[in-house]
Amino acid sequence: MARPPLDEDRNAVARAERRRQILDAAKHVFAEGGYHGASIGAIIDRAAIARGTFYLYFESKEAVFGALLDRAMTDLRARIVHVETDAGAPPPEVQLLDGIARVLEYIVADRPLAAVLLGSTSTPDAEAAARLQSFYDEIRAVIARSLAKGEALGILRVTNPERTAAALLGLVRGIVEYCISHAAEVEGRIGEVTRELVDVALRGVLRR
Amino acid sequence: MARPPLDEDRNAVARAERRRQILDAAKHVFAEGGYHGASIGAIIDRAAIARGTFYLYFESKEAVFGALLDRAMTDLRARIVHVETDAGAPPPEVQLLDGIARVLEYIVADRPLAAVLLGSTSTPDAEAAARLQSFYDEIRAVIARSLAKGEALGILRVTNPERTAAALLGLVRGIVEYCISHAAEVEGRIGEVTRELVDVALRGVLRR
Amino acid sequence: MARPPLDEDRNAVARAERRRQILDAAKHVFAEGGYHGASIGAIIDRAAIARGTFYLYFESKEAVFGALLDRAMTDLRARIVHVETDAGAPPPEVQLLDGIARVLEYIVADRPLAAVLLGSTSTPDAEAAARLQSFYDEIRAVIARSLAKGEALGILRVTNPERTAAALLGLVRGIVEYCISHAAEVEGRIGEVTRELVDVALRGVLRR
Amino acid sequence: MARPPLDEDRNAVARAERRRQILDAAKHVFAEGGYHGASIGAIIDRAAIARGTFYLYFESKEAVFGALLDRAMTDLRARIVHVETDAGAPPPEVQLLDGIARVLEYIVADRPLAAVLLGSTSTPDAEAAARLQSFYDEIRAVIARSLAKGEALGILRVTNPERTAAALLGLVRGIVEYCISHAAEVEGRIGEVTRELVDVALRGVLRR
DNA sequence: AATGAATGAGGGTTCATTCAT
DNA sequence: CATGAATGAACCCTCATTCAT
Repeated sequence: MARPPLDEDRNAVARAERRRQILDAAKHVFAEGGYHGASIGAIIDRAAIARGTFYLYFESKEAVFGALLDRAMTDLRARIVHVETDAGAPPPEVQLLDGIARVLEYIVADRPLAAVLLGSTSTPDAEAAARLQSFYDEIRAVIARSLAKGEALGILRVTNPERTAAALLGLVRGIVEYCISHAAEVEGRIGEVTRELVDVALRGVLRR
Repeated sequence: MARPPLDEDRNAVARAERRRQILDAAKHVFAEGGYHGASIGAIIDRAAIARGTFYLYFESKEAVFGALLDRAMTDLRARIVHVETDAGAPPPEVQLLDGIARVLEYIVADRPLAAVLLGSTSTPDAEAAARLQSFYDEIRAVIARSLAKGEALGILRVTNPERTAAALLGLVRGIVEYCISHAAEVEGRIGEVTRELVDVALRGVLRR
Repeated sequence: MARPPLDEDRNAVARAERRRQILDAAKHVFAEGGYHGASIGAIIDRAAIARGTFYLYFESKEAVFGALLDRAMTDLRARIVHVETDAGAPPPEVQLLDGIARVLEYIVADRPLAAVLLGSTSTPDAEAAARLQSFYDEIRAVIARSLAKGEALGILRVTNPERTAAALLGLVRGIVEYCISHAAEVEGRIGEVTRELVDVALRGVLRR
Repeated sequence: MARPPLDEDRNAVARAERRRQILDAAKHVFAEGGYHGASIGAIIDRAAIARGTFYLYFESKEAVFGALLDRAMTDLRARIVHVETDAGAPPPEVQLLDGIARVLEYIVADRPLAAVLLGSTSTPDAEAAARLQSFYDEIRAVIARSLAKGEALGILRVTNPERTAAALLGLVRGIVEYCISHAAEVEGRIGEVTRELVDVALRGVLRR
């Protein structure tokens, strides 16, 4: 059923490639200075394209920003772990460690992306802000559900899942910020850092 | 020893009052949109003053922003608790609860301020960004020192104080964000929320 | 006929003194930066008076500038020499030397004033510009008349008096500029410089 | 070897043309009002371009002013005559007459330019002021060297070359000012005016 | 008479967006 | 499709002038 590659295909591929190139440039530019601090000029310089070309791929500044967030959120979502408690599944704690390590690795490997995700609280693009907001809400909900499940199974203490989830999400963000600003020290020791952080989350800092 | 109020006094008072009025307007404007998104025009509109008047009180946009951060940091610093472990002092856990509750109360009561403090990671004003950065560093250091002390006293588990401090600071920020976006539900229950959060930090979510 | 000094007198004296003080400050400020480059702020700083006080003495920025020019022009006019050719008068050349030396001394002694007089070609104050223009016209006319008289007496060559006057006025301005920018070297040797310049004007640079 | 005009060529030509158009507009605007009195608004109005367009061609107000001065100085420099005293060269006096006539013609033909050159002694743009200053210094130096050479050859009287050069430069400026403000009368008689002025410079006004 | 806080028009500059080539 | 010159609204800031005290 193979059909010869059409011009259209090649065009589509080239187009997608170009789009990615612009998105990457935009990521770096948004990373320093945030939404308002970024300028189309800086983006096209980095992407080495003409001013007009930018607008062939994105409707506006808001649009690139939105697309950037969407891409990052999609990538991250794919890495978020849903702990399985079925018989035969690995022990929950192991799953958690693996899952969080994967998220941390992804985000720490892409500092500009992390900067965008952590620093984009203030966007004039109401829609993008809402999307980011709802992304975090989503993560929080995942955590809250896991907490509730663990509670039901008698593994976890009884807490207010919503608030505890907020606290734990903040905890992860705190670690991400730390990893990003101490990249050198953390390099290659994400596993260890993850274990520490999961330990704090699970057992707290108090000595038993 | 009462002396009649002098013109100078009244002037100084009026000046300070005016300054506060501008700072408050600026706080709201910076809160939505961040540094770059804020405009002097928006600030003076909110403060109901003329363009030039603004510059009688602040040298520049950077200057208001800096002053805003400074005020907030001073207020917050005054509320940050240094846990005392002297004999006769209240139990550390109580001190901690009180201290954190005081911080939360202050910041949750002032949503715009919280927005500025939480969202100004990326500011073009290098100096202000540095100041905010070092403010967080300072808090992190306070936490790290407390952790180390607790460790030495055998109260706390052995962890990497720096990283754990980063995690705990993030945890607090997570709660602050939650409180701000769920202000209604949290209203008047800061104490309870604080207890939960301290519980998570001290004992983790795992059931013993 | 002496009468006791009245308050009004003292006031009038004080007022005049104050006015002079402002004019002096303005002179320095206008000297660097010209009319547009000068600011009321700079003037009142230099005069150590309040903003409003300035407007008690001068209607506007244009007004100080005009008053400044007027004062300078009056002073200069008083020094401009009209060569006398009556019998019994000193030889014309001596009169010329003395007169020009007096003008040079006055103006070189007051660099800021010279800067204002030489550099104020562009003023938005049409009236002031016209006044300065007509001041130079006046001087040119004095020179032209002297040339014509000298011609008639057979002392001077036959030239177009108007144009030659323009050239000689320029020549003097050239020397003034030189003296001002080489103040140190010229210090106390104005007489010598004057002689040179008069020599050039009278005899040219060509060797006989 | 003719090749079809490329887009690039046309672009470059169009760009240069546009630049010239802005420079000309700027010349007129700077001519009245000087550096400070000129506004970008006035320049773009005169050039009939949009605000932003201006900044595509010049970095700043300072930059246009500098470019304007540079262009004028280059043009003028090309017209400044260096009197040759080699055997076979035309008599020095003839060379001088020709050279000065060329300079006068150029500058009298462009009143706004003359206004800028004569009136920009006090510019806040330190660099532009310095450039203009050093331009005049350069001319003065040329004159001074010529005077020294003439002295050495026994053609000219012994004078202080520096000061005499300053006087002669002023003399020329005086004539330029005269020509500009009496354009009608001088029209087409630059040669005659030049002869007069050279006569005054060489022989003075005194009858032999 | 003297003050200085307040005003707002206007200055220089940037930048998201459009459109003819 | 790609380009980059052109646009003009909007930004931050200055400064001559006014006026209540």
